[in-house]
Amino acid sequence: MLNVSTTTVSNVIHGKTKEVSPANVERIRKVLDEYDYMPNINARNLASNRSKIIGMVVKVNGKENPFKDQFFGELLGAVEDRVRSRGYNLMVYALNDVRQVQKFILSWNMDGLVTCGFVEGEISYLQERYKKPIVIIDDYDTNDLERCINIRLEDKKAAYEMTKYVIGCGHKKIAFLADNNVNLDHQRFLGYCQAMDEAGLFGSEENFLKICPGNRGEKNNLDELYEKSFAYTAIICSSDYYAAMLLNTFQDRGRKIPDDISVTGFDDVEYASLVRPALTTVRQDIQEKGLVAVDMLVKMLEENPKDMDTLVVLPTQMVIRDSVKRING
Amino acid sequence: MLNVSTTTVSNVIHGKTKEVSPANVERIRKVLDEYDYMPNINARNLASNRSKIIGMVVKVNGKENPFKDQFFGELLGAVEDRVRSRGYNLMVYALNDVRQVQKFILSWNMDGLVTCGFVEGEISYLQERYKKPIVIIDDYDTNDLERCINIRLEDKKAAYEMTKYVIGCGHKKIAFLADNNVNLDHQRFLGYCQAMDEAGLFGSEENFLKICPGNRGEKNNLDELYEKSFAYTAIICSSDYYAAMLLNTFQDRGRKIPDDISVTGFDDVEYASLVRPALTTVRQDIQEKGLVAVDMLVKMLEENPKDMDTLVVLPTQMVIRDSVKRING
DNA sequence: TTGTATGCGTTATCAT
DNA sequence: ATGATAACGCATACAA
Repeated sequence: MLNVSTTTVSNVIHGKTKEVSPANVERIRKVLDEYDYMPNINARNLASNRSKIIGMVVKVNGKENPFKDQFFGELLGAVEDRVRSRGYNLMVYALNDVRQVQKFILSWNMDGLVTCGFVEGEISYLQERYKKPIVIIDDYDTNDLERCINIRLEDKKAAYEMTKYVIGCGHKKIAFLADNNVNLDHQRFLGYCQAMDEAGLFGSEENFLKICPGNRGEKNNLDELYEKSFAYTAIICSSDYYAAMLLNTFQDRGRKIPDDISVTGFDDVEYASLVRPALTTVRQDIQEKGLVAVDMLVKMLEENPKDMDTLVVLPTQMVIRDSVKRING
Repeated sequence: MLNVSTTTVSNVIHGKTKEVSPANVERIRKVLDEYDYMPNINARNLASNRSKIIGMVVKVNGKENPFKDQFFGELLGAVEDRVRSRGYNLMVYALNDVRQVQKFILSWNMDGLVTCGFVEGEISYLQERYKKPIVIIDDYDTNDLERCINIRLEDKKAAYEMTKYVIGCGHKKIAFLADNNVNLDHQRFLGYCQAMDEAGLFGSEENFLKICPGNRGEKNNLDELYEKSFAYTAIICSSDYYAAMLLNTFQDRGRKIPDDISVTGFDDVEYASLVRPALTTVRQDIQEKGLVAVDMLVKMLEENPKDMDTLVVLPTQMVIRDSVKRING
């Protein structure tokens, strides 16, 4: 082009200016600027055998859109932000079958992965073929897997504290509500049980209320839950979303909250403070979760430290608003 | 490997089996399966000069996380779904400056782009350098740009109908609320004005209430809006989010909704029916918006039809719930 | 300090 | 029906 070799140009592009004469650095930089040169990333990746792609793959059940949930939306936004500022690019997949995503990950030669919602068997399946770091968010069944980083919450402790708070408000007949009893919901249930047991109350499966939110025409079981609720003065919910559903269901059918029955949430997403009564709930820092996920991933990727911590447990925080009533018995 | 040329193998991979002897097709397929062959997409892209990447870039103001908003979350989910089922891959960027994203788009040689929140100047800037199709969601200032597809809503008509409905409920002193008065918010304001004018009321800027939601410690102006609200019996809001804020602000300060003042929303996101009173609002099909965006993009990409429609206006629908009171004057 | 040469994995053109 | 072979744009080991 202007009588220099590709090597020299390449060195300038990569800032290895010590290896190039100042005069040439100037000349080359100028032309680069003038022609607004853009490297072809595909070619670069091919030559250097990396990709600068980080994949974010979230499990989706059925045909749901996971990003409608503020939790996933906020998480994704945080991950995108940090991935970009660390010099990587974010590819997003929402799937219900890991096997489908495996071929993308391998074909694109992605540098790392952030997964959310997948469990042990699925992660190990990925790992068999994919030999790069994986961050697993909110799973309790994967432990000490090679090249894997777990990011969790103080789920059990948080549910324990919330239950204890509710007991402290004078409640004795307390139920726990979730849509299943595995993984992080199970941890929360355990926390609930512990607080109940310590108070000499009943922390058994008997008081586990299973909610079927009823997506896509599927029938929900809110009527049934409404009937069952008469046996309790408080319900600990495993998410703000379900707490809000209870709020409306109960109030529309005539039970006042918190006067007739108290309800607590989990997550402290935005609408937790927008519904009425505003939810007493457990706050988690979703933004932080996303940022830490990427930071850990990049650290393992670029520094590959031996004996790096592969488990992060983020703190939670009680947020007391108006959905729990202080009673006398 | 097994005594066939790359060409033959390539043909088998791409299903061009007519050009290969059945015997070889079998042999090659078997080995491909056995070794679980994955093509290197970077190499493929380099050779074929495309990328199978569709970029989604959303404008972000300040340091906000746009995907916390259910609107963007749901849109992203829909786009991801359709992009993948059409055989493409989705890269996501949330930025406040188009120039930053331009280099990614060009470097990756992306096949197409879905943009959201950007306006005329920014799009044209992109277009100068990027010679592939761009879908522009929710912008009113870009018209008939080369290789561009606009996707909008019946914003004006929807606001017109909502205002007309509120007037029909007996309201006369009606305000319009948004955080700015440009682009799609302006269209909605125009619809409001038209309905007001037709009813012989005042549809002027005087009744435009500007809300400052107060992100990141910034002070909001809810107190001021509360004071101003006494001049009205109804407020048409440009989003459910703001309507929900008013709901709480007003009720916490003592004005009952809808008894003391009526409020309407826009979008019908999920929490529009979770707040109390449930919002009377305008429904838009966000899912559909995302799907159509990708469909149009892929159509232009793969078929490149002459005289293709480059404007899609999606319908809206009134959703009447409990936040508007029927009054007598 | 600079240049040459080779390879990355795939597609595509052209012979055979 | 099959096989050489030349791109694609960049990085890098090595030579000069």
